Amino acid sequence: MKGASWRTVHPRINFATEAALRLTLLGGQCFRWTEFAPRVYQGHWAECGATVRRGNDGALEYSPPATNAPESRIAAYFAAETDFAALDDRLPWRSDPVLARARGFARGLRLLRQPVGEALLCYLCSSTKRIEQIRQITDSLAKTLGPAAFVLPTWKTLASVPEADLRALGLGYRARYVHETAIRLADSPNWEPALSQQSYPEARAWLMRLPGVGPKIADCVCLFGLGLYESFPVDTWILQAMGKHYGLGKWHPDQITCFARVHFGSAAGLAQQYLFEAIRLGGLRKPNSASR
DNA sequence: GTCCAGGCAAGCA
DNA sequence: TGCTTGCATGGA
Repeated sequence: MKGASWRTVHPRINFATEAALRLTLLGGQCFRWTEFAPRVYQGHWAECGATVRRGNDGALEYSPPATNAPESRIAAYFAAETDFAALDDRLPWRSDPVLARARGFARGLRLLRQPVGEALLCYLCSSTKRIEQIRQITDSLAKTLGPAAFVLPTWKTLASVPEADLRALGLGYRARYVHETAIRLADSPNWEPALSQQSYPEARAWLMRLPGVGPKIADCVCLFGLGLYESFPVDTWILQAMGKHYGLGKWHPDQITCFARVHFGSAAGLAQQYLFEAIRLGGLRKPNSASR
């Protein structure tokens, strides 16, 4: 990207470190970004595509020639309206040494505001898959069935595609969930705006009535698609973290959800991302217990 | 060959 | 209600 011109996206979208931007885009809250060149990231959402990097002052910058989204759309996707420092301040890291360590590891990470339908589709494809494999599956959905390069197919399109064709794209048993959910959503074209008006419990319950959507996927859609920051998705990594570091080894996921709601409070989703990235990448190991 | 991955739903006691 | 199992596929 030598010689390319770069512009600041929005004064509030700032990353303290390169690692914070990398964790945000490649860490597993979304599956549609790649490191296109060293420290330059290319990603797609809705009909938008953007090439971004972290500027010298930490501000998020985009390359206009390599971006087909208006600045306002990029800003919205990076949740410019959300004050993550204030969210972080609400978390109990001052009295919780595990959270403090996770926060130190993932500090400065932001929660993206993904299109709700895309978050739902991507997480429907996610069960018992590695992050890289989810990226591959969503890529092939866009390439094969999308209306344009890098654009994911609409639910209407997905409803018209035979389940067997979805299986052929590598979705496996998830093909039935995508197919049946697509048929349900294609029937109610206004589900997205309606859902964004709902409270967290209402939205979560509505999502869980869709085929293949359980508590974990519903919570991911609430957190990453609807910006409902009290949502705390409990996946295998979080179960591991809570078992190893909070002494909740035999707890059921629903019980972990209740614990998180009380312990982490209204910004639980941000704590979840700190813990998720830290346990996954080894950031919760105590400094003197790491093998070196 | 074996194990496991950002789960969910159905079957069973 | 709570526990176990099957589900597809690819990578380590």
